[in-house]
Amino acid sequence: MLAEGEGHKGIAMTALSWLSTRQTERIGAVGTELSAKITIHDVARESGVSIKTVSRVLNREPNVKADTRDRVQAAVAALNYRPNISARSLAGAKAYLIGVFFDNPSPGYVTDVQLGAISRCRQEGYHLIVEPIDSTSDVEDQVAPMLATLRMDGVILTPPLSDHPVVLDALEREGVAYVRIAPGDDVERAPWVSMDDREAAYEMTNHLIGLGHRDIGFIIGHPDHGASARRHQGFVDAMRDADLPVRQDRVEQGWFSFRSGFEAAERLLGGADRPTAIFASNDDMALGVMAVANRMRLDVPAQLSIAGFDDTPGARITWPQLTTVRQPIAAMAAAAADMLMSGVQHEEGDPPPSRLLDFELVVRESTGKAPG
Amino acid sequence: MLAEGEGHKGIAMTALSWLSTRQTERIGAVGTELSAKITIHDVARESGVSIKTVSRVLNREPNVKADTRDRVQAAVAALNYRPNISARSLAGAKAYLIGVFFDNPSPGYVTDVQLGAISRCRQEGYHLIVEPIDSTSDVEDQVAPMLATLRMDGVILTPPLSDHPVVLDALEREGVAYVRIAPGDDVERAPWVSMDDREAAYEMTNHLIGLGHRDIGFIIGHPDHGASARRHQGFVDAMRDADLPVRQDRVEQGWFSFRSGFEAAERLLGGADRPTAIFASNDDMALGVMAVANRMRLDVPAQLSIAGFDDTPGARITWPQLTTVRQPIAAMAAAAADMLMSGVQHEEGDPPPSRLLDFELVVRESTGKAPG
DNA sequence: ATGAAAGCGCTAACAC
DNA sequence: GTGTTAGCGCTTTCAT
Repeated sequence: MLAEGEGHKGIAMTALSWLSTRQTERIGAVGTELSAKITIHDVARESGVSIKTVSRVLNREPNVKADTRDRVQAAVAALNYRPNISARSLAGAKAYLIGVFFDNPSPGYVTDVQLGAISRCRQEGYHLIVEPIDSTSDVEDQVAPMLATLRMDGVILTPPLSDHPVVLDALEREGVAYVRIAPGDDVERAPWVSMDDREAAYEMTNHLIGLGHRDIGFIIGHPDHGASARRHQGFVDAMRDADLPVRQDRVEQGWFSFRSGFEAAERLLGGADRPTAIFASNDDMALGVMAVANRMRLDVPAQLSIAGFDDTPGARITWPQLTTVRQPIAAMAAAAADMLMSGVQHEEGDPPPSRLLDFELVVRESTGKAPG
Repeated sequence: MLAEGEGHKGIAMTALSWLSTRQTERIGAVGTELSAKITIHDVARESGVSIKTVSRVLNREPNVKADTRDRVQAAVAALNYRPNISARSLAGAKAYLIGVFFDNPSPGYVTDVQLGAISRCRQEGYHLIVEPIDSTSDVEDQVAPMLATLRMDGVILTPPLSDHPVVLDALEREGVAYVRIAPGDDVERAPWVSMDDREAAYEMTNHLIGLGHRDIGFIIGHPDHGASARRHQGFVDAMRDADLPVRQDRVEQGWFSFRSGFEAAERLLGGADRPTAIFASNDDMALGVMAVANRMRLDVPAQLSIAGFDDTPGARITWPQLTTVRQPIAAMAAAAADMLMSGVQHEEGDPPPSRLLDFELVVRESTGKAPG
């Protein structure tokens, strides 16, 4: 309310007084800067032990008398001491930093991953470094220097980075552990966390078939995402198992974007002969289908059933709300963080550590009985 | 494709072989681990100068002969040297870490902020620590320890954290610089970056009035966000300036969520007497209005014009696409990062450094001439 | 314009 | 069980 009242209206402006933090600290008279940062030595003195013992308590190492531990912990609390993360990582093996790399997937996906990862990291004292990677410019230049400077304990890779050879190579060359979320078919290369995309797509297709649909359109996801092929396979398998034909003119290639879903739907629904249901490989594309249906004044789901995949926030942001597959994004990220913090590494020859998490079919209003 | 083929189908599983990174390094025989991490000493030796001179070159300090600098830079390139960030921050004043705090705003907003901040940080060698803050549990416990351990160079606060007193207090107590994005009315307290929400709402309302609308509904945003009151004010001002009445039954309180917009629209459009346009304080709520209109079979924009605010990805994910205000989210975050990296601090008594960025009206298909 | 030496705050190795 | 001593890889004095 005041910003405009101050007369800034419509004019970009910059204030004048800039003073570096350092200077402020040196001047020392500003504010209530009474917090001369306390170190492990202060705690040691306060509790009458050596700094090594304090370190032991901090790191939950064995061989500390309960009594001593209590005294140290009391001192930590009294002094409100927090170990300096830079000092810890410089001296020790752990950096207490987990990286999250992403390349422009949907915003909802990204934040879900961050939320899931943080939920585990926080309690262990780890923090999250996020690094958007731009696949269209030099990936090596973005990744390699960062890995060298930060020396993170591990990195969580989201699709399509989970399968990006340059990223994986750089990680391995720098010796940084990583876990891939929903990678493609190279499951032998390194640890991963995923869900059963094929099975989920299979079940969703069966849901449609169970509603009486026999002519179902399908929109494939971005070819760089490993999940795309698996979802497509699930659709095909379900159709085959139900002895339904998979017509090639009912399958369109999309790019996981709203626009690509929109355009695919225009092709699918353009003629007089059209499918009674469309299953899009993600929600964004499903919303594109929904937009086309709206524009064509098709009643969803009476005339056309629409199903998505992911259960992003957008799935509830339409009317009717989208039937979709709930992907455990946050849980996958949390599992990945767990693996990294526990120091997972896979030995050559052995299958890499991995987790396959459960999905859930979310049936809402966009799917219904086949017409006629 | 392989995940299922491997027989993991539907069963959550964890692989067996776990081996810590450390151990792998000690064993040393695994992989092509030839990168014994190179330090500033290696560069010094390679270029025949002292480590201090290398440091000078790295930090672009003056008083280095061009010739010497070139030699050092050549050595850096040859050895592919990257300074260790922990060592730098332990020894020096800078941590090369900028924090981004957020509390569950829309995912699109969060990622835009991150992208904007990174765009500036990366070229200066800074990295982003993201910390989701949960306002519903103890904020002090989440913020204070983190600030003490990480000692970031600065923190970017997004709404509603921009106005959260506990967060601001903790930041100041720990002596960590911060810049608030779109804060409320306490513009005097600390540096901020914002846009002219009032003016933007004013212009959007005028756009509607210019289309012949005289009976316009308005949905207020979340009361904890400073921008909400400013947007409301812009609407009221524009109506007043056009000598149009602001009927209290045309103004609804929302919470920036799709659902709250949906419910507000149900109230606004429920009776026979309804407005010809609805201006929602953000896109999510505008999409809620759109959903109600769709459900009521109202033609948008022929029978009802709908306007949003923010220009989130969702604005293009409907049909018709949403008329909205483009908020320079990434640019605001970039500006905030700039202020932090240049070491901005404001002196008591002076107005805090601030930036007011430009917005843009984005007229799409959801607004049109008033009926009749 | 350049260098030597002294830490920053921790963990690690090895005493005791 | 606990303490001592070295560093980790840099930046920062302060010489020269």
